[in-house]
Amino acid sequence: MIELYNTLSNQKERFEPLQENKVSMYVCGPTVYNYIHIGNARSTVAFDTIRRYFEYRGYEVNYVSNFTDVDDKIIKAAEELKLTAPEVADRFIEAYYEDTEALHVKRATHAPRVMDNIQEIIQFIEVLIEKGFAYQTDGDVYYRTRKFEGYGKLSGISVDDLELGASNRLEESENMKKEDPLDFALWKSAKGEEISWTSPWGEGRPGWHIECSVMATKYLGNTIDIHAGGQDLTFPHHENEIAQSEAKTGEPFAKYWLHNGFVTMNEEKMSKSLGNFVLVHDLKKIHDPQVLRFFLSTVHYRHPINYTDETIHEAKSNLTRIQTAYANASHRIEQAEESLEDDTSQIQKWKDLVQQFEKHMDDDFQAQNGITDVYEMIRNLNVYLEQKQVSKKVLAFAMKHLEEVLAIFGIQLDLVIDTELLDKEVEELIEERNQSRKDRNFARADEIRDLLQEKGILLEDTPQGIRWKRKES
RNA sequence: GGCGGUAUAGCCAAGUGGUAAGGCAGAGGUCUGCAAAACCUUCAUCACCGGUUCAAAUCCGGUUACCGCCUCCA
Repeated sequence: MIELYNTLSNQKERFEPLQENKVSMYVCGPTVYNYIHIGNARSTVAFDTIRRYFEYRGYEVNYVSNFTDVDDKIIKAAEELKLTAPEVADRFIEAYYEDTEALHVKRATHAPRVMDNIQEIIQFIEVLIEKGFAYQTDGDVYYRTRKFEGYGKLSGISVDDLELGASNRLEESENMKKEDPLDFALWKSAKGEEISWTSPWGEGRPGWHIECSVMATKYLGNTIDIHAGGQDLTFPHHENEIAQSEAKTGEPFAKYWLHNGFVTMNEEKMSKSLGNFVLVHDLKKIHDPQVLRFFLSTVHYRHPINYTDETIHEAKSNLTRIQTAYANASHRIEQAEESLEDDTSQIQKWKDLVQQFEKHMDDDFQAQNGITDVYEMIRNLNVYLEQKQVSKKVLAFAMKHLEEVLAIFGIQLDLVIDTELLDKEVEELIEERNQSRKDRNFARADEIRDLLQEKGILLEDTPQGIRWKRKES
């Protein structure tokens, strides 16, 4: 049984899908006007992990994540880059996939773009106008916020509080001819040469909030299981999505709302507007993307995570520890006995550890506890490997479960096994070094080790033989 | 001002009534020709004040500090 924290109720709830063994999930995707930063990556990674865990648990996940490719910032970027808006979008969607694939994020089942859904958006807005939830003035269409009774139920903000906060925006809104400062744009009339589409209200383009309502309901139906995104989207974006969708369909929009915490840098929120962001595009040149992914898994998805040299270094050390244990096991399994007497108790130990892991992950995806369970698995494995005799059966069982569990966090363990590394020349050198060591000619042995290191191969002598790995660049 | 979140060792982070998991870093040790890896040992009384209780990091009251949202933002 999986429990998850629902922003809508502000408490942990038991997960009960609309359809048995199926999960429909909508995650707000990026506005594609730049490379993604580590904060964007966190959101993507957090919900990818949750998706993978559902799949690990046997659910079939219909995962939809959009690209916002119509937006002021894209238009602005297009001017600066001397490209058209669609060209900017194409470019950064491609970059998005490059970055997220480096982080082993699975592609969404559907990744719709706003530009491909303009007609659906127009139809959606027409229904809202018919129902009295929207009105047009001078080619703009606004949502009548006060008309929707449940407004504020997600963020816990009351309309009256909003009014106070909005008072300083009153002047601006009067110019925009809104009925009420709280109303938000569904359709914006075209100004000048920016990209636009023909609508019943004249040339224009959709507002930001409407697209997610349209694409979520289009691909997943009127009610979806899980809607997710960053904490900063709770208000107004998700609040507005609820208002739009529920006004149109008369049905609940999403059963569970999940929001991830921020990545901070020097304890401060990292964002494009603050300019203190670190791009994945640049970061992956410095750090192994697997380390970045692992780092993002070390803190609960709802809590803030602080990016510092030290925390990255910790993630790296820990991941290396896991990878080394796995590599040692895989190296050792070839010469292992088929089975041994204590196999049953060893395997039982692994079953217990896996069960404990699942218990932690079932509890609102507490990855930080799940990873602690992984450390226990690793120590267990290392202790087992100290034995003179090991069993193929136990090692295979252990490796299989390690692979499965780490895959949930987007960590692919078999990447560390690099058999291609050994060509004939290298093998001969290793053989010569072995002989030198036997002859106690350590000078030559060390010389060969240095030589191989220059070729990018690290040799390590273990009681069970030699282990090699690629030297880090 | 309104809403929400956090405060546990140098760092990351568990733990919701019974005398503080785990990891990184540090110290000592075992193994080893050396190196690496691994294993073992070691390292905190839980922001502050007051209360409840046989017993509190955990419950109640208060204080302080930090962060986020309320405007585009993962």
